[in-house]
Amino acid sequence: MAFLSTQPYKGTRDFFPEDMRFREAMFSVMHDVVRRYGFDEVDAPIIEPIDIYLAKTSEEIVGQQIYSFTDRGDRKVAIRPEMTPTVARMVAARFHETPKPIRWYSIPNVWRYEQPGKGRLREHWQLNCDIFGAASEKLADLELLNLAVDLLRGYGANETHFKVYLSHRGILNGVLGGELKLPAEKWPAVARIMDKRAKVKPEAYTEMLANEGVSAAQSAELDRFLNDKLEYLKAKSHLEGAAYVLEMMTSLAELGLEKFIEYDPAVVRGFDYYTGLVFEVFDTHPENRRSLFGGGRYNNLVGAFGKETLNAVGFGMGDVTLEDFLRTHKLLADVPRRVDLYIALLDDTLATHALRLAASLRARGLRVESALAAGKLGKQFQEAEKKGIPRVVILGSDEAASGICTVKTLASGEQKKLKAEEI
RNA sequence: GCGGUCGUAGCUCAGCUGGUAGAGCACAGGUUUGUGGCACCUGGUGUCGCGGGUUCAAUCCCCGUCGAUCGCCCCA
Repeated sequence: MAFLSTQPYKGTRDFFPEDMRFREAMFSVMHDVVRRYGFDEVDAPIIEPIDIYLAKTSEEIVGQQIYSFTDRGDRKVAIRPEMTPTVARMVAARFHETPKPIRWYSIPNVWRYEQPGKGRLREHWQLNCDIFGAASEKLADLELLNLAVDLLRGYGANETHFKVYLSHRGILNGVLGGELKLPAEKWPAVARIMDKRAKVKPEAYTEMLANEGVSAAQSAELDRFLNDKLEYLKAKSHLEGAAYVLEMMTSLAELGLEKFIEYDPAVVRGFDYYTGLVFEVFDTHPENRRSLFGGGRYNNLVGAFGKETLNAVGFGMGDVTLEDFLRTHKLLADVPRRVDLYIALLDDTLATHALRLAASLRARGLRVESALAAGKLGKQFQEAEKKGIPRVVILGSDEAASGICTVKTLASGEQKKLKAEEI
């Protein structure tokens, strides 16, 4: 009979103790920083009716990347590919009783059926931060951007490690539809080509545009849009979002965030539900120049649940790309195991005595691992050493009789005679 | 989804154009019974990813498949 494989399912990870310690260290920074902004944590089931993704999540995710099935009650359900629709559902459910603005965060695992690669797996954990129902959308956007920056700063990152690029959904649409007068069905293809502009040769770029039926004049206008950046917006103040971006940049400068955040006309974001601000955070490291995370404003999602509408802005940050970022820049190292004491057992007759001692030490908050079999002292020192435990309590008949323990610090070899309550 | 590379002991790997496999580390026990890290001795190891094919004979060659990884597509 063939044995079962010990490998986890394709595109997923097992979290062994050292992995969990690293993950918990990563998450604990998230909890700390986000709570400093007054956010409350929420969670929800991993399965949702598939309907909540059909309307607003992007076509590709729903069509090809969603894990879905029909349950025994003939309901079409999906494993969540993202958290935002779920949070919107929860907000809609408590719409009236929750004071606005609502600041909620969560760290759910989300699933997408895609080809695993660097920075992308089928299951990952994603910090989601959202602000709902702010009277001033601009202030909410500012606060959320500030939070995004502070999160990475919480790991010790600075402006040399990452950059935030922002734009507004209306601007690109206005340029493609209004200025270039391109039919809407061409927009996605053109946006995709724009995204490649920095990666391919100029000739290849113009050729790709020409293939989509973009004329030389249109292409030149697109170049002005992409090159002139803020100057272009000043000249085209009638564009939806142009004034917004200009004001945002001024406010961000006043907050001292200008070295972290820039306007980038090419920021698109795939989700269909974005209605205003869109932004993306990039790693600046030449070997890891990828998008770390992103988000934006989605004002119509809560309304999809039939209650009143509520404006919203949020982002999602995945643990896989974050870990790559932190390791690339050496911002977070492996976390060592932490147990304070090892209680060596020399004689089986002292076993309950040792367990009692362990219990009293634990009651005082110490982390204690007790030997579960009597053995030679040397072996037990080795065992403590391998387990990364710094001190060993030696408990033999002498100590049991006198009530005084010998405590050895392994690194120095130093030994002390201590009463139990002095350990 | 498409292409490149890879898959040998628990881990890192070696295996010279095919003759049924090795090293280091790790692990367990011991070097005589209350003091470790060094050293020495001993010991398990492997369906050579999986399934076919060619051959007298396959870890090695061919095909398929699963997985990892890199690039592309897609996407964030």
